Amino acid sequence: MASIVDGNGGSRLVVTELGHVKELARQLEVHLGGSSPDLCKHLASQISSITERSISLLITTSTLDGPRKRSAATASPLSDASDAPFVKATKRRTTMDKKRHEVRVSSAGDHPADDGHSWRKYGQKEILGAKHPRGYYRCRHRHSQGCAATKQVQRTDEDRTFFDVVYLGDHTCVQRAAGQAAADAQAPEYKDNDNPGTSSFVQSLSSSLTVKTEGPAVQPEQQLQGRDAPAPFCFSTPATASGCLVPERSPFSAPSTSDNWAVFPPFEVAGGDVLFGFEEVMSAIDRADGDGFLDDLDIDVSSFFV
DNA sequence: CATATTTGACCGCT
DNA sequence: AGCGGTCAAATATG
Repeated sequence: MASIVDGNGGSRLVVTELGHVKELARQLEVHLGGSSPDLCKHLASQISSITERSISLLITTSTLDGPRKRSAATASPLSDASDAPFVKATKRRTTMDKKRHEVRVSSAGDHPADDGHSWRKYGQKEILGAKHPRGYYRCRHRHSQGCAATKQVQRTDEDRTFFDVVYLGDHTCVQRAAGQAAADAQAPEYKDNDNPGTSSFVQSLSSSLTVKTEGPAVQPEQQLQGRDAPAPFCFSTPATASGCLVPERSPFSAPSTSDNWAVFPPFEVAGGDVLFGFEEVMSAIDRADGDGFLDDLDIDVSSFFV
């Protein structure tokens, strides 16, 4: 019953677009150290334009439909089984006023890769009708800083290599987690707690991205064990994010099926302070849920990529 | 020994 | 009443 579900259509579209952005970023990363600065430039500008388009989308959808749009027409129950976009949903705040977003991530190991925050497991439960138990985690700074953020991790039924991760609530902690320290070194002035403020949206994007690649790129296990590891974050490509958009026709969508992954070290673009932090992105998108997304989110697109 | 995880009990919501 | 979420004692790990 508690159907997990959709935020508004605009958010979904944007999520999909962000997937493209991510993929482009992946490519950019691959070429970054390489020999073709022009290609990098090209990629960066594509990223920029998709981003811009996403924002237009948000503008459009948020003015056209109200908060209430169901995406029934676009998302068939069947289609989301294996081809789901990496983000399943943002949900309108429930009675409990915790923000919630659900993410599908992958890992070769037993848990999803580090998402940049430090969590402590406090429970595990068998869930009715699910093949795998759900693990409950809370922010490690709960006591020291009263941070109420929580997450739930559950292996998907269909594919053992995927996990559904549900983030509940915002981090109010000032965290000095791994990837952070690195980021701090380069951008000492921003503070990272995820102040839902929004123009800091971009700047606070700090955790690095890790996307699994077919090859023997990383041993997730290794990343997991060190909490001083650079906080890679792993999630699937929206390869066949059917439903909202038609990724196939995008020149940017990589030749990917959900098998196509790549690894991101902390990702930095020319300006020096642009990084993708998935959680922050989602958090911002979550704000799109319902009304006044734009009031809330004033991103200067040009600041994304210098 | 300190800290993290496991696991059954407990509790509140539907 | 049943389920999902949390607590906390027991246990594991370094």
